Amino acid sequence: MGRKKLEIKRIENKSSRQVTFSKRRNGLIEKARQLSVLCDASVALLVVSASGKLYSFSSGDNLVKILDRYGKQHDDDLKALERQSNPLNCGSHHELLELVERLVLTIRLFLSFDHKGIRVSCQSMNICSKLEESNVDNVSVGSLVQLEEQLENALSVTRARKTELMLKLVENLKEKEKLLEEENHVLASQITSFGEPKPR
Amino acid sequence: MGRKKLEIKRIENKSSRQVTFSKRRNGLIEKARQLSVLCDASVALLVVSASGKLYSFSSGDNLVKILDRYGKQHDDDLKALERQSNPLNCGSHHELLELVERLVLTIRLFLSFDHKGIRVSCQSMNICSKLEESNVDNVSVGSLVQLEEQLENALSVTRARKTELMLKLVENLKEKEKLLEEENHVLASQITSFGEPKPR
DNA sequence: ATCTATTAATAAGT
DNA sequence: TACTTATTAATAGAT
Repeated sequence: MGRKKLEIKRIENKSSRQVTFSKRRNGLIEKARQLSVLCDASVALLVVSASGKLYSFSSGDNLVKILDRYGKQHDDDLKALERQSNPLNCGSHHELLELVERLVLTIRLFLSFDHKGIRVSCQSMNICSKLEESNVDNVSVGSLVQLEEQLENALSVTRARKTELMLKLVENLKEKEKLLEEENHVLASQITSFGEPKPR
Repeated sequence: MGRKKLEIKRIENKSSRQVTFSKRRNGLIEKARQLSVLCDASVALLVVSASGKLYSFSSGDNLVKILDRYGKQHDDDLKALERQSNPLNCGSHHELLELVERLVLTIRLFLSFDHKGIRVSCQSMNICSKLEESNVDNVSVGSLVQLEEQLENALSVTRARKTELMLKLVENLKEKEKLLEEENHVLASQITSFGEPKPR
């Protein structure tokens, strides 16, 4: 819809590409707005130019605050944290040593988790580059389908592993928390048996 | 651009609203595609109909990447806001207004995105059951491809959200642990200042 | 930015 | 939902 018909492929001339970008971006955002108004739809649009500038539109009508499972968990965790930071709960010297040991174990666990995280991405990348390197012309459709299946399998395995590791990590952290809480109770009763400590 | 000029306000007639939605939605997605190809831009578009169906387009096959870039822009804006709120170096009044506008858009987008996040999972399930129910022989390859793309988009959104939430949870738990550890150190020094406690 | 010839999108009808 | 067509809207290239 201009003086000439324009083929839909990357515009090589830089300045006309920029001009077209600016014009069509505005047009697109206006169209998005119209659709949301005319048809009562929610529309979110993000445009990032080649130079990295961001332009966006959002009909932003449905402003519903949602506490899903994780959100609620998050709130519970915050409350638990507040309870724990109460200075009345403390731990004994002996159990403090045990705590340190457990914390070291935890750090190791974190490290191994992170390490596995990295391994996971490496594996995906290997498969991806294998996909890119292969000369598509020389590869039968069958082997491409096979490759895709392998990729899919690898992805679901790694996704499942990632979720599994994260869930384990979370469970471990929660258990540790429970132990720490118990620790604190024991310590508190110990202190009580010596009377309330006063600063000198 | 039709037989009559159409005012941009909610179309009251239900069936013409649906027809218009379908036409304009397709048009919008096509325009988004063209912009991304012509101008080498990243474009992400989410449309949710009033009845809750999700349609989306994303260039460069990765909605999550675009959202990441959006997050970066958001960070930059926040930093700019901090700078701006320093009364010593105020930008121009005009610049400030633009920044405020962008921030409002950001907040709206996040809110609507969260809302859509939930809908998206419902939608994924809808698509899955649709896929299972449909007699494959009666479905064109094109619509299956479309279905697959929709599913992929929905999945990447929900996956990204899941990972994000889990990472937040883990971070939260780690922080809580750190605080507990500090608590224990404080307690240990308190006990030490009273000498080694002996069992009664 | 602004202008306009031209193409593209689409509202209403079928 | 799909096609047709009169009409409006978007925009390519020029200024």
